[in-house]
Amino acid sequence: MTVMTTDLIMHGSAGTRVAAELRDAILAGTYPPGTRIRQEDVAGRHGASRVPAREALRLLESEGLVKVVANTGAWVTSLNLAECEEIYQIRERLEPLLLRLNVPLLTPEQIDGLDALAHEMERSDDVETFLRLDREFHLSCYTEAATTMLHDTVLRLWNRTQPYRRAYTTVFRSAGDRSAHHEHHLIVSALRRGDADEAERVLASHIRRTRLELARHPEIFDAPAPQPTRADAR
Amino acid sequence: MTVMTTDLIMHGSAGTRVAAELRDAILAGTYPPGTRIRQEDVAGRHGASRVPAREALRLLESEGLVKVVANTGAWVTSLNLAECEEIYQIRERLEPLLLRLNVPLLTPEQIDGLDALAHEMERSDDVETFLRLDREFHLSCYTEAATTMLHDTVLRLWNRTQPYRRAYTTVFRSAGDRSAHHEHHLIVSALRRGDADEAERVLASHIRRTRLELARHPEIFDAPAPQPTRADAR
DNA sequence: TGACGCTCGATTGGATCCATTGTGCGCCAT
DNA sequence: ATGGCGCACAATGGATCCAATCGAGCGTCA
Repeated sequence: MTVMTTDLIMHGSAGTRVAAELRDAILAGTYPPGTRIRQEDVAGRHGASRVPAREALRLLESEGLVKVVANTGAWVTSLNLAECEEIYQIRERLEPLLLRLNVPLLTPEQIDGLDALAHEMERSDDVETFLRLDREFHLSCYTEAATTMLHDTVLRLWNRTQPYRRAYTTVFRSAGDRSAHHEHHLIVSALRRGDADEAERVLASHIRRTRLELARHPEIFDAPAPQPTRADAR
Repeated sequence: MTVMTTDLIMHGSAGTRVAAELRDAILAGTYPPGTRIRQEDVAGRHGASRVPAREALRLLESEGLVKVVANTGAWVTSLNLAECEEIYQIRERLEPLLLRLNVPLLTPEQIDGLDALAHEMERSDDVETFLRLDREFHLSCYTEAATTMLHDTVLRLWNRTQPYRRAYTTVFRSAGDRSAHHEHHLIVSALRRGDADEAERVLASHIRRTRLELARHPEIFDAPAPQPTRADAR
């Protein structure tokens, strides 16, 4: 089946494309943590052979989204509470730095956009919308500085915790939300004033507070899928 | 040529093994930044076909050690001064955290080992020995805490700057060395007292000082290899 | 009846072959 | 002589085929 749909200019190998699509699917929640991923499925679903499929799995493994066991198979990575807290600790150190580097570069228009996102987030009651807006709010703060590696690192951290952010947001509603919304506005305010120190402080405690709240809900990490052995992945 | 030397128990796919060997070669300076890496060479040199070779290149790309251009080839990543400074800024935030997490877990014996390393480093006058000891000193501080992701992230950052640490150490001798040695002993001292705050502070300024010194030697980053196009890599 | 071992099936890993693409050299025209 | 065009070669990307390996289920024996 050598289809090779030329509906779009190929810019990068198929493995990269498959990895991107699979990444999106994992982040969207299509494959929850613990799900088995077979190479042939991936290949078939994305119109490629098993070679780029395997390449994609290896790439996602190096991003931490997938765990590949030799001669056995690939599974969507699960995190336990400790690992998730570790990620939040890393974010607590890195994102304030990234934000600081962006403070002098953000335009008033961009800050208005952030403000709008913060308000839209307050009005949203749908979980998926909230997740999307929250992610967009934070990552939009980081777009201006030419810090490729820092940006990529932070993005990977966000991606790894995505399923648990979803679970957390679903289970635990509206109690800490007010604090989060308040902090978002404090960040916008600090950005407006160009106060990098304050922006750093607020963002650090924002992330820290979320980590502490996560720690109070360990049930989120109780293995949802019974870590299937081999014959499954529907 | 299906050799498949069974001289060692295969624990993980060949792609992973090839990646590890190639990584070591790059870190050892065998392939300086800008060097073209052909899949067939890698395959031949490591007793595998081009499939695992390509897999290895993709893995190293995701670690930032190699840049793969679609349909064109792979090159060892070069850094400019700004990118190198970015890495040091990230390290300045992450390594103090990692050190802090290890402070309560390091045994007196391990700290003695660190002290020995620091002294050995002072006596060494060979560049390669210094590089090895310095790397070992710092990374040995991080072995106890069960923080996989943080540890991996830091390791990747060290790897990416390795060629430039080498160049820096070669070009710029013994002026900042005294400060570095002093700081190493201050770290050991803080570890002995279990003073996490002080250890963090010293390590942060240690990394920061190195970054500032790097910035005073931009000539290190003047493209050494003339970024060869396609036919080379000997 | 339960535990151990063996065989078979399903799935991954790797090698080879073919398609695709980018580069460089040479030729032709100005 | 020089600049632009085109063809040929070399290296990458992908598909298919074969080998290797793990797991599950069955059968046997204690």
